[in-house]
Amino acid sequence: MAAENKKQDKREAILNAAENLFAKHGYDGVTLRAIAKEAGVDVALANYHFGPKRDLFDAVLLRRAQILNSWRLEALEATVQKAAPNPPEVKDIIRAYFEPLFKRSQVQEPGWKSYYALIAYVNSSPEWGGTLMTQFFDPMIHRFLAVLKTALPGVPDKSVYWGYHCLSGALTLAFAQTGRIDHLSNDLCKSDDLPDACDYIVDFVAAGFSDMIAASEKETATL
Amino acid sequence: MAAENKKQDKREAILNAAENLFAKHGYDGVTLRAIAKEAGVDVALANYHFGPKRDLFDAVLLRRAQILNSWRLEALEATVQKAAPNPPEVKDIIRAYFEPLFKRSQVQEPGWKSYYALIAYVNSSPEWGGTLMTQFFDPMIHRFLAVLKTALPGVPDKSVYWGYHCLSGALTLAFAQTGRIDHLSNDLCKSDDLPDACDYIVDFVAAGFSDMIAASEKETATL
DNA sequence: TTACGTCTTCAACAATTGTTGAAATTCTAG
DNA sequence: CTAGAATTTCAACAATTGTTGAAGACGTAA
Repeated sequence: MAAENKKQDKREAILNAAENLFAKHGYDGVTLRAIAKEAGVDVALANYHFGPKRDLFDAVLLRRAQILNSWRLEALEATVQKAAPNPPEVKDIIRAYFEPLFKRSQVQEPGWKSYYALIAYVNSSPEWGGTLMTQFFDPMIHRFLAVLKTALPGVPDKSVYWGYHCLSGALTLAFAQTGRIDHLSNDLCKSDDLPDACDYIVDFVAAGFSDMIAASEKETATL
Repeated sequence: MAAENKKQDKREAILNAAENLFAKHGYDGVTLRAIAKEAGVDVALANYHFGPKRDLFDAVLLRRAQILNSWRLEALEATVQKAAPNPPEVKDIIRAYFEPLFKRSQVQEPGWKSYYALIAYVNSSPEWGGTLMTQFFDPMIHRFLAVLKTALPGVPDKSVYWGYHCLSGALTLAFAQTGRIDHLSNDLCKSDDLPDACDYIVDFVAAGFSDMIAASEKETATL
């Protein structure tokens, strides 16, 4: 019963409940009363701690964003340093971008899984995909793209950005954990086995980027 | 003023308004009153034509689903026949899957763009992604996967399914048209230029699948 | 104990939600 | 034109929404 977490006990419970429900049903699909009920708390308490509903949503997003960014930047810089002074291999860069999301022990908790599903919701939402993702993750992503470009000499920027778009789409759909791939593959693939998904997505995406080198070399040769 | 479309005039207007608003704000983010207002119609009329809100949502999805499936199956079978008796090239199969979505003249209408964004919403939604997509698009997709497997001899099914997951994720994010890639690339890439996006995504995805052949050959060689 | 600031609940608000039955309008066949 | 059916609007419903102010419970330090 050793509980040093008393003061912010219910505050965290609200964040957890909101994270879980927003991820499942989207912003408009969740009521403050549903969140309060799941958190075992009165409705008014959410407003006391976080202000209006929209601010609670932002608070949920923010809570794990910095942790995630630091994990990934850490893995990325380690990859850069290991290969220095040469640029890293494409696949190693992709791995640094994906593995912190799936291969740490913490990220198997349901809290992180809910958070990932929430990111999927935000990233594919026309309302917020353009702005909220930028707000929370852009510095980390720009660093990732910069490193990626060093490993793709001669490849046009436009190809790199659209490649990142594909990467982000594949990752987002995996985050969403809709169970669709399970149906399609007769349960050969499992939506909720994110580490397993990670391996396949890394290979697929790395091949997409690596092929750009061959394509740009062929382009140059014909000139 | 030649208008043979009078009878189902407002009915279609409701579908159009619902399509547009559901795509932008999701199912729970849209009220029947907002739909009615945009359609220039009384609230009760939606219920008269389509029943409860949820049935209207299904009606919107269904309207263009069959058209889309027939376009893509048509392109796919043409590709198969052109290459017969050999299996088609991987890239040609991918093209048959993507181009009907973007390269027809009709699909540049705002109605189709809204519909695509709606599909993106459904496909990445944990609530409906697993079931609704299956309901509307599965036969076409299974045919596509079958053809794809003929072009990927020796590649494990699991790799093919995860490859399709990546393809679907990239497509879904493009559908969503969030404007995120515009921000990231300093407007080098445009979310709403879907035909342009198509070209890049086809190349990227085709490379991901093609690399599976090399990988499986390497695997076999070491045994 | 007392007093005080923080946290939590209670009760209620105005506004909005999906839905419905009846009335009004429009269309269509005879 | 007329009767009847299909379409559309009107008005209203019970339920639920986010939010708020006052009251209560709790912890802490004097």
